[in-house]
This record gives sequence, C-alpha cells and structure tokens, in this order.
Amino acid sequence: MKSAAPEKPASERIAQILEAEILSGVIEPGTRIRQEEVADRLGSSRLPVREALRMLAASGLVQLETNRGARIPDLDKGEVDVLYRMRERLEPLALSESMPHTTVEMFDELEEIQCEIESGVNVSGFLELDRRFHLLTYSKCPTEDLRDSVARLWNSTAQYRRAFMNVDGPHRQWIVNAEHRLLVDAMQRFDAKDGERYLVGHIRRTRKELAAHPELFIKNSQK
Amino acid sequence: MKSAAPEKPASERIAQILEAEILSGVIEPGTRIRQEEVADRLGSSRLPVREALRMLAASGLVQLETNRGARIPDLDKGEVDVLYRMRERLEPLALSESMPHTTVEMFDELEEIQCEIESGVNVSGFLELDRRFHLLTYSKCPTEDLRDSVARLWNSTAQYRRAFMNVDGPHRQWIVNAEHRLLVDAMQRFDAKDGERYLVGHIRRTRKELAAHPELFIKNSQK
DNA sequence: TTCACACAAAATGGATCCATAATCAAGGGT
DNA sequence: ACCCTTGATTATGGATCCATTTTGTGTGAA
Repeated sequence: MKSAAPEKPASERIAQILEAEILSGVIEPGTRIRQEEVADRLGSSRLPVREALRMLAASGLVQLETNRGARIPDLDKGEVDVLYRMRERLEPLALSESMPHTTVEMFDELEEIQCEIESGVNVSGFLELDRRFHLLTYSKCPTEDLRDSVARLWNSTAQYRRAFMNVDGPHRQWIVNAEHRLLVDAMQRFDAKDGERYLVGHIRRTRKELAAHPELFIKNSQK
Repeated sequence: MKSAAPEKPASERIAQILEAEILSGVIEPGTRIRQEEVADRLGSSRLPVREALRMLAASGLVQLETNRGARIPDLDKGEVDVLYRMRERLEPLALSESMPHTTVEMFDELEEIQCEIESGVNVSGFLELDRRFHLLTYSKCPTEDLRDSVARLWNSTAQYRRAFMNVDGPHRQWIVNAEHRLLVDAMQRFDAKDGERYLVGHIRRTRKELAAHPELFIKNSQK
C-alpha cells in the first residue's frame, strides 16, 4: 500500500499552530515570541520553531529582528486600510477564477454555513464561520499563489476584525447576511461580474466601518 | 559604539542569494536544490540553507516536499496568466499608495533608468532595469505587505518574462518605452488615475503577448 | 535619589551529529 | 528481455551543543 501515513510535514505543523494562535488572538499583537517557550510547549526542539518563525515572517504574520527574536506586528490604521484595499482587488479575482469550477456540494455547504451564521452565534463563532464561508468561495481557484495571497490577507487582518466585532457587536448583522445571500445567488447563476460586485461592496463596507473606529488602533502605539 | 557592523541578518543572506540566482535564471525551473551543495558553495552549514529554503517556500519561489527537498516550480500557462491578472490588480494600488510620497529624486532616477533602457541593452540588462524601474515606482508605498506582495509576483513571473524576451527579442521595444514615459509623466502630474490606467495597460499587454507564445510553457511539462 | 557602568543571565544564531525516509543500483525471477 | 524486489547510498528532518549578542539587575558614584 502506498498511503498509510503521509508523515506530517513537520515544522509546518508548528507554523500552523502558531498561525492559528496568532490570528485567534491567543497571542496578542506586540507580544514577543520566545523560541524555547514554544518549543517545549509543543514538545519539540527549538529548531522546527525557528523554521516555523522564518516561514511566518515570510508570510507577514510575525516580524523578525536579528538577535532580538520574533514579535507580532501591530498595524496602524493606515496599514489595515491598505490591506483591505488589497482584499477589494484580489478577492474578486479569486472569486472569478474559482467560480467556473464550483459544484453543487459547495453551494450546499455555503448555505449551511450561512444558515448557521443566521441562527445566532457569538463573536468567535461568527468570525470562524465567516472565514470558512469566504475562503470556501475561493477554494476552487486553480492558482495556489492566489489562494495563498488571499489567505495571508485574511490572517493579517483577523485580529482587527475581531476587535471591531467586540466593539460594534452583531449590530446590523442583517447587512452581512444579505450580502452573503446575494453572493451565493450570483455564484449559483455563474455570474462572475455580479459576484465581484457584491464582494467588492462587502469588503469596502467593512473597510469603511473599520475606519470609523480609530480607537481600535491606538492601544499599542508605543510602549 | 553601537553601530559599526549591523551584523548581517544571517540566513537571509543565503535567501537573497538564492532568490537572485533563481530569478536570474542561473537555476532553471524544475531543478532540484540540494541543501548540502548550496551549503558549502556559500560557505556555511546546512542549517541556514534550510531556513532560507523555508523562507523562499513561503514566498512562493520554491516548492518543498516532505523528505524530498526543494524544487523550483515550473508553472503552466494558466497559472502565469492568473499571476499577471493579480499584477494588474495589485500594482496599480501600490502605485496609487506610493505616488503621494514621491520625490524629485525619484523622478530623476526613473528617467535615468529609462534613458539607459532606451540606449540599447541586452535581454538581461533590460530585465534588470525594467524590474528596478517598476519596483522604484512602488518604493514609497508605506505598506510593507503590499510592497512584498508585488515583489513576490515579480519573482514568480521573472523566468517567463526572460523566456519571452529571448524568443520575441527587443521587438516592438518602442511600446514599452512609450508606456514607461507616459507612466512617469502621470506620476509627475501626481495623477493617480492616469498612472493606474497606463500601468494596467502595460501589464495587460504583456500578459496577452505571453499568452500568444504557448510554446514557452511546454518544455518542462512532465519528465 | 538618580543615573551610569559593569557583570550576570538568558535568548538567538550557527555547527555538528544522529535517525529516518527516499533514491538508485544490482540481482533475481518471470 | 523486461519488470519487480531488495539492499546500499544519499539526502532531508530533528536534537543537542557552543558562541555571540542582548537584556536585566545590582552596585557604586554624583
């Protein structure tokens, strides 16, 4: 037999765990990450941790300073704004590239996720479901680089979406639901132009709502 | 004293060298990269090489397969096409974000580069100058993630631009010159909309010319 | 009391060594 | 003659150890 155990990549595992911890907010922005601490917390040597940090640094999730270790960057208002503008341009492309390869099963899963969102969930639940929803709409995009770029942007902005949701709450949740429904409908009609339009509006609106809450970016200005 | 030698980062040095070798075409697509070979060629242990490869993998320049080493991916026609569509959407944003911070010195340097291009250079010379020209126009963009994303796209498509130039030669070079001149003029007028327009046209035209040469993508289909 | 200098402790960067999986070659079987 | 299997070589992944830089603390002097 050929399959059995694909033998987990290795240090990628640590990278994924750290990535999840960072964008779930367990590790706060500005925090210094100590290799040794991560090493024996995840039960391995420091070496895979170093490699994982290098990978995360290349992905923009952490910043490395020579002989000074890794630190989670906390972005200012302008940088997050530009990251959202990048999303407004890249994600419609990912949607258009993915749309021709969509299947019925995907539509079912999308509706299932959306129904779960509308059934009422807390902040963490919504963030998780919203992420799954959108990344699923891009999942059939054949170009891995594009999918990775989009995922990177979601990672870099995750903590600010969370901060925003904690402040503004599920207020005006019906708008998100309507946008999601319209997006799924456009996909089912295989109308890429319409899908891009709804998606751009969705991201653009979020960007402006974030910009209206500058207090989210003041806290960790400089110690 | 505090300064003296900033003590070069370390394994980043190897990453930069490998990056230069890859996108200059010294290492051809599909080639397998052996850690030990790189290690004693650059006079270091295998460890920094491993970290460098991990970083390059996160940047999309090499592909890592577990226990199978690193390999330079050779993309097919469709993937390169999508990478160019990503460029068409992201680089205008980088230009717009950079434009408000441009200086007179930058205009001088851009014109200097363009004059050198028009003075007649070989393929490698043009590719190098063209890269410097465009990345310079984005250099004042305050968001590092955006600059990095653009640089990644240039890296991933470098070898195909080279292959195209080797086939089509400096044929219709005047078009590139005109586009560059118009772009610089728009920047000097601080007209972001115009700049984006010229830039999109520039990239879009290149994409279509590449698509017209499918023979560039056949060679390394499958061994 | 506060600032500065020095020393100690800790964390990162790098190198060598070991284990394991993959590749290649040779030999035997069909 | 060709294909499959088996063993040896090689390359990657991981762990421990050492050097260098940074950081934090404590003592002394102004």
